Parts: sequence; C-alpha cells; structure tokens
Amino acid sequence: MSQQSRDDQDALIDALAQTAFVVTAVLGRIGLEHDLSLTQLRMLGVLRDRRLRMSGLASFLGLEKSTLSGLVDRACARGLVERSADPDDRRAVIVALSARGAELAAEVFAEVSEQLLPLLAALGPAEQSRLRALLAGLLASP
Amino acid sequence: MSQQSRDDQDALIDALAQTAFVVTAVLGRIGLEHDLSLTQLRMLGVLRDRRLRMSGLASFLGLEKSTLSGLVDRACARGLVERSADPDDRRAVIVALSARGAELAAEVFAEVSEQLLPLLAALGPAEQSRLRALLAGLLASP
DNA sequence: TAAATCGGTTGGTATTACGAATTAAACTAG
DNA sequence: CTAGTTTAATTCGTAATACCAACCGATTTA
Repeated sequence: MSQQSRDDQDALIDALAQTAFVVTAVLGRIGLEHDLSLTQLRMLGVLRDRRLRMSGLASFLGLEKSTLSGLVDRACARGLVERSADPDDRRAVIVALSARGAELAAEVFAEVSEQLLPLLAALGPAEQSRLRALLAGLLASP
Repeated sequence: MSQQSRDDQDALIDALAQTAFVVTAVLGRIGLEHDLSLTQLRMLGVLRDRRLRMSGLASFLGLEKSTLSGLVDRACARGLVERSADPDDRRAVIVALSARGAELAAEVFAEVSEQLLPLLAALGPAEQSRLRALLAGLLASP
C-alpha cells in the first residue's frame, strides 16, 4: 500500500521548497551578521575543503566566470581568500581560503550548526538518522 | 543504539544545506526560463493563495518594505500582480496576482513539481511519506 | 488639535549577476 | 614551426536586488 496521491506528492514538493527557504534564510541571516552575502558564504563553504580554479569554483556555485571575478575581488580585498598562480597552467588562477578566511568559515559554520540543530530537535535521534539517510539518497540521484 | 555523534549531526546539517541549495538551484533555473528571479518566483508562490499588504508580503519574504516597492513595481509593469486600495485603511496597498500572474504561477509550479519529482524517485513511496512527515515536523518547530 | 505612529514610496548606494568583448596562454593543424 | 583555434580569466556595461535614510499621507493617541 502506501499509495502516493497527487496531493501527497505536492505536499512533499512544498515541504521541500519551504525547507529550502527556511534553511536559506538561516544561512542568509548568519551571513549578514558577518557581512557575508549568501553567495560569499557558499563560496567559503565550498573552499573549506577544496582549492579550485576560478572556472571550477564558478561551475561549483553555478555562476558565470565573470560574476566570480568580482566576487573573488571583494573577498580578496577583505582578506578572506587568496589568488595564486597555477604552476601547471599560467592562464589559470587558483583560489583558496586565507588563514583569516578559514577562521571565519569555521566560526560561521559552527553558528550554522548551532542555529539549525534546535530545528532538528523536533525530531528524535532515530528520525534524524532517517532524515539524514533520506536526504543523502536524494542528493545522490543525478 | 541510535546515538547521535557530532559527526552524524554535522552530516545532517550538511545534507540539509546541500538539499536547500539543490532545490534553490532548480527553482532558480525554472524561474530564469520564465524571466523570473528567485525572489519574484517566491512572491508568486506566496501570493498563489493569499492577498497581502505590502508590509505583510515584505515580512513574509523577509525583505524591507523599500525592496518590495521596486519588486512589485516590476511585477506590476509585467502584468503579473496588481496593486489595489485597502478599503479599511487608506494608507495601505493590497497586492494580489492578476489573472496572467495566476496562470504563470500555476505553470511554473507545475514545472517545479515535474523537475523535483525525478529527484524524489530515488526514494520509494514509503520513504517519500516518511520524508514528508519528517520535513513537516521540522517546519512546524519554531 | 497637536504629536506620534504607521504604511508606502523615493532616492542613493553596494552587491550580485549576466552577456559581450578582450587579453594572454596553451593547444592543433598543416 | 607558425597560423588559427580553443581555453582561462578579466573588464565593461547593464539590470535586478536589497538596504538605509528621508519623506509624505493617513491614522491613532495624548
């Protein structure tokens, strides 16, 4: 049994979208407190455990290269990231977190955990495990 | 049994954030195809089943009133929403979807379902029900 | 009825984002 | 090995988004 009616599916889609907005709002608010836009925050998140070329970072974030130039310019000016040359390709530029950027990223993402966990407290431990597994399955699909 | 380690929690937080970005990306892409920014798309979504004053809509979307003026201006110019006077308070302005706006909203949100459902297909029907229940619980918390 | 408050708009500024054009480096023919 | 092409990033111009501060009318309160 466990039929999926149209309404059930719609309800699930809606819940997903709303969850996305809630999470995004939390991220945005925390970012704002540190003068980081959502995009800058995402960039820090991506660079937390990666060093990428401009183009790689752009496609990671789903942005145009031209958009990234300015983004990295500003983050660079604030001392959060650093541009360096790629020894293998003199056209390429490698972007990585600076020490200060790494520090800020750690701080910000600790805050994110801190603020999202109470939300998750509505679920019991077993349910949290299950949710994690379900989301992991969902994210693995493409 | 079913202990929640720090890593488990971090993994869940991460999965939530990533899910948020994936869903947001889908919404953004579909919006783009209809010349709608994510914000405009959200506005249509909110107005689908509500008519609100400017300030109400602003707090719904988490934006400043001043931001909303321009947003509504542009949507108005495109014939998607309409401003009307509030009979109870001559200062207030009520925003609602136009016929054309409602049509576009319906079309767009059908597309959203269409594109998110394949993602959900990675989960069986029982798991979908469970995910829906978990997200509902999570969204009900504040 | 005078003052304070509320609801929206306007004006100014910064950020974000895109596309098109540009420069430099690295391939790929011929 | 040079000529032409592709690739990596930047620059430029433009539009939308978003904020704050200042403002105008309408409304409420004192």
